[in-house]
Amino acid sequence: MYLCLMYSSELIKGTLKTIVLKLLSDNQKMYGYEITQKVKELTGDKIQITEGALYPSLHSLEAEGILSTETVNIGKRVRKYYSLTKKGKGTSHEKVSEFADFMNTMKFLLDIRPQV
Amino acid sequence: MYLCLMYSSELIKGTLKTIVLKLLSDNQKMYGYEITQKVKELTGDKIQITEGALYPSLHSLEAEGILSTETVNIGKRVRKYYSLTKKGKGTSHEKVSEFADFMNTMKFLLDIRPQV
DNA sequence: AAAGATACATAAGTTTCTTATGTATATAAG
DNA sequence: CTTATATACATAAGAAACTTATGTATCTTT
Repeated sequence: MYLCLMYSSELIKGTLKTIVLKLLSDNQKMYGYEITQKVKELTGDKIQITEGALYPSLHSLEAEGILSTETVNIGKRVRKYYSLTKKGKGTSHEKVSEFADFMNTMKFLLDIRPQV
Repeated sequence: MYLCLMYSSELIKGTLKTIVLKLLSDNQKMYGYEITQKVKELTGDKIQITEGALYPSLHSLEAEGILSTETVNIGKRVRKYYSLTKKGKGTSHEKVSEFADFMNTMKFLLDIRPQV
């Protein structure tokens, strides 16, 4: 069986928002750094979300009205919690369902072996 | 159960080369247009590879030594067949295996429901 | 005191795709 | 017969999403 340390970056492209929305639908509220660590932990380091990818993505989801934010002071440091809006909960389910459907299609496509 | 007509374009990003390499590992040789039609057919129009994406991708795979080409004249028209080189056969298996591994990881990641 | 972890942010550059355009032949429809 | 659609290639401009690099600042461990 095949095992790799980390996936090639093209593979992960397009899945970032789905992952973030799913985590937020399971955890009510999370902050950016927490999301990066959670994904690293849950995937055994196979998927590592970089901050340069995550923060702009969170900002755009907020601008779309999918996420709302709450800023909390931790000592002298600021922590920005994100949570799904009502609209965001719908978007989250749609994205996860779409990805599940996509995985079925890809599984079918990559399993076929006609001529050879 | 969720069903969609076509996947959002971000989702498909990064999977094009994997799909092409898998088709070529099952069919020995195919030409560009044939690949677009085959994918459309096999996925019930859910994945539609555009020629603007496919041809540059085929060219770069050829430049990397993963594909080799053979030009055939069909009447007055030209058809360019692509097939996997020896190196390409290895790459094809790797890409498909990597994607299968990635799907397992994503399935796990998107199924988790702890706190809620 | 320094190194590493926590925590945010942005900007330049790259890759990969979409959309548009171009060329040309073959076939089906009106 | 001529127009639309399908076949078959190709490239180029622009958009989107990421990587890599950089910046700021605090907290904790060594």
